[in-house]
Amino acid sequence: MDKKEQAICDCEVIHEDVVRRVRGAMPEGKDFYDLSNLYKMFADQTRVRVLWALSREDMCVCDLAVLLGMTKSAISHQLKSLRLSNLVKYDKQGKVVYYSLADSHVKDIFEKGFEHIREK
Amino acid sequence: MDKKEQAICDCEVIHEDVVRRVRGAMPEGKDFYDLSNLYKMFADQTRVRVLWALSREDMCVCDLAVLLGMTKSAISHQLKSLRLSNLVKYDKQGKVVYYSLADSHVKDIFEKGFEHIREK
DNA sequence: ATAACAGTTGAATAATTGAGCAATCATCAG
DNA sequence: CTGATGATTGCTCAATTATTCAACTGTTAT
Repeated sequence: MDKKEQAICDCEVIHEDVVRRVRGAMPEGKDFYDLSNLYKMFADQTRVRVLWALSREDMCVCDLAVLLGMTKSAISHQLKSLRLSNLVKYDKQGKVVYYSLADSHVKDIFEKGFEHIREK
Repeated sequence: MDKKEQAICDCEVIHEDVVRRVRGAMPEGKDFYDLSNLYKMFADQTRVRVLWALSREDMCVCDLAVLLGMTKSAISHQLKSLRLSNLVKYDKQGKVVYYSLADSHVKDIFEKGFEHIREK
């Protein structure tokens, strides 16, 4: 353990070997950035409801707004975030925009989440 | 589709049947609340790094602080959130508190997350 | 008892974020 | 073209949140 690390934190390194091993296996910063951004999309009740609804059926913005009892504006804002995260895709047909899940991982992630909350 | 729902949102219902089916299958509010709270724990770079580190080895607060280049205080605050969400458990041995993952689901959730971000 | 250290906590601050309003865009019907 | 409707966007407000600082607890060693 070098001096630099001790300077960063206000404590002595207790288990240098552990820190070294874990650091050696640590993914690069970008992975954690992407990962936390992915989970941010699931970290809001509105978005998680939208994603869940779309995991059942494709829906338009208006359907989602009625289903969740919110304004189209609020739903549209969240759909934009979900689009930018590549979690949903859309299909414009005339005036109506149909949204659907972009990725099969979304259902997997739901599954693991529900497993966790149901167990406790 | 009854009048109440149209009052809530500023739009006509376009696909009553879709809304009715999805609503019929929708989990109760508490599930979405719990689910989004679970994912909130993964939705921050510091917490996701902590969880990832603990998925490799049990570590004390000081080790984590050095590993992540942050103060013990910041780490401790985040560990408290993770404790309250039942994602980590701790084991105090003298002055040192060792943290470890409380739940095997955490690793599963990581796995799905990494699958997603690596594919795009 | 005192000092040193690991960790926790509460308050304060700064930054982020979600929702609604109002304005706007896009498409379709008359 | 004009009006109506679905959707998007920019803005503001309120609420939440991550970090830091300082004070504090608890444990160990002298």
